[in-house]
Amino acid sequence: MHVGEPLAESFQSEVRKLDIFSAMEESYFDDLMRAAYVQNFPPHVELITEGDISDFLHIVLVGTVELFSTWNNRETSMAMVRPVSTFILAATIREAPYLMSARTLEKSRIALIPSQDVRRVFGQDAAFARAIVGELANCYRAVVKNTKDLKLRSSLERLANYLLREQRRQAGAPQFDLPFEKRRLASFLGMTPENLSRAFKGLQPYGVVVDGSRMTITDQADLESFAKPSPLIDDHRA
Amino acid sequence: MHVGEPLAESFQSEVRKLDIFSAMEESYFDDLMRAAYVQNFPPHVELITEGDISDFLHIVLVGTVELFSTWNNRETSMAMVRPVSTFILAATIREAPYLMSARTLEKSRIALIPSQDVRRVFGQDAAFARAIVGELANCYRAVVKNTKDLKLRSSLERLANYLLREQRRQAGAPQFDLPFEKRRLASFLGMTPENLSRAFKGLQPYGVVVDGSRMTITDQADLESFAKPSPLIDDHRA
DNA sequence: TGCACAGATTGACAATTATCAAGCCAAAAT
DNA sequence: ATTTTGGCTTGATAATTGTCAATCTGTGCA
Repeated sequence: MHVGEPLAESFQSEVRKLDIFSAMEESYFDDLMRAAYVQNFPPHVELITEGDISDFLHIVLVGTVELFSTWNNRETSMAMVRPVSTFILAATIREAPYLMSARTLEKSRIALIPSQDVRRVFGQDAAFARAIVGELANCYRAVVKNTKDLKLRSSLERLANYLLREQRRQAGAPQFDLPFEKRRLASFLGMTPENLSRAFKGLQPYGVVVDGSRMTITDQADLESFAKPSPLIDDHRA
Repeated sequence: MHVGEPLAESFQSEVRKLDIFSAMEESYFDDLMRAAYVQNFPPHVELITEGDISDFLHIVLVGTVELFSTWNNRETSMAMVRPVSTFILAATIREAPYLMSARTLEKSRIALIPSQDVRRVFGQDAAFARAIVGELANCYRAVVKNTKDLKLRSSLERLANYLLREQRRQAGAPQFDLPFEKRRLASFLGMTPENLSRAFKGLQPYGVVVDGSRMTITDQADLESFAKPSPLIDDHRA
């Protein structure tokens, strides 16, 4: 096991703001933070491997982490995790093997809290327990939405709705940048990079202009009437 | 709101055995059971509609319930719920709108526990809270596995692995029956009924014999070597 | 400056999957 | 017993998506 440094004060306050930690007792929070370590990772480092047993709850402090899965020499991107949020909470709780692998996409700073401490404090602090339940329910709902997206929409529709979500996640302005490579976006959306290229072209008639990773929505209403976004699929808070 | 009958003793003991209720205090369990009602439903009744606000935790006592979702005049089957298990736990916990609709497939007996009671007892009984967390983590992991199945496998591979899972869920014998209509299976597996028909034919060379809903696996090893089942996708306990 | 490399794009083609229109079959209704 | 109904199957065809090979493009590095 690599040894990292203790979690600096500055990050602690960030972590404290997470839904999952915000309501818990000070003393238990300190407890967890004492057990936690922080490590810096270069890009393209595999942090966890699916099938391994969960030993740490991970928190992305800086950078981006990709969750992905493999089967039979195929690989698919399952989610992107951005600061500040946790990942693989479910495996931690269940003491079960990871279902997904994780790798850094850029230089990243990750906090690691030993799973056993999470489970112990879960039993001691009711507010923490409640927060974890809320978080898990949220994660569950996010994956269900993702499944609906995959099964109910064509690739063109998935891309259109992804663009609208990403636009909203950023400022909401008509111009924004894709937050990672197109090949990963393709994999996340369940298509090949070649098809993603064609899908971008297919959205031109609806007012989508692509220049590298720079997106411009020239006709918001037109794109929305094509994409037909639904809060029950695309609203990642509800 | 329809009024049902109180939860009979015989069903209470069944419900008590569910992971989610098995470890909780007697008194709190009784509490929940007093608030619960049971209703019988004919086949093809829509129990809940996506978008509605969650007001009851549902438990299937007898029969089969299909969870499905719709978007833009399309519909897809998300899961089948069989006795004895709960559904829409996450929406209940979050007081959030349902992401899926539910309908009975056959004559079914459903227990309904008011969501507010579930949330109240959740705050009072630590064992119940822990069980709910475990259950949610499980549900989350089930959906992640489903996503991997969808994104990493072709329709033929999905069908092959479904057959192996279903075989195992039943006795494990080389002969078994599909537990619901093929058209629903098709939708659940993310394909059209026509394609499912062809997929069954495509599995003949691997020792799958189909007669109506009766399946016979004549060459277990052959089918498995084609399907390449993985515990990280197909094992619905781990 | 220019080379090397990885990602992105394009075109030609193949595989997969969906759609449409019959027809088939078995269970339910009359 | 006959009719009706709904689900299943089949064939023909179309749409979508994937594969392969080649080219382009920008970035980083020698």
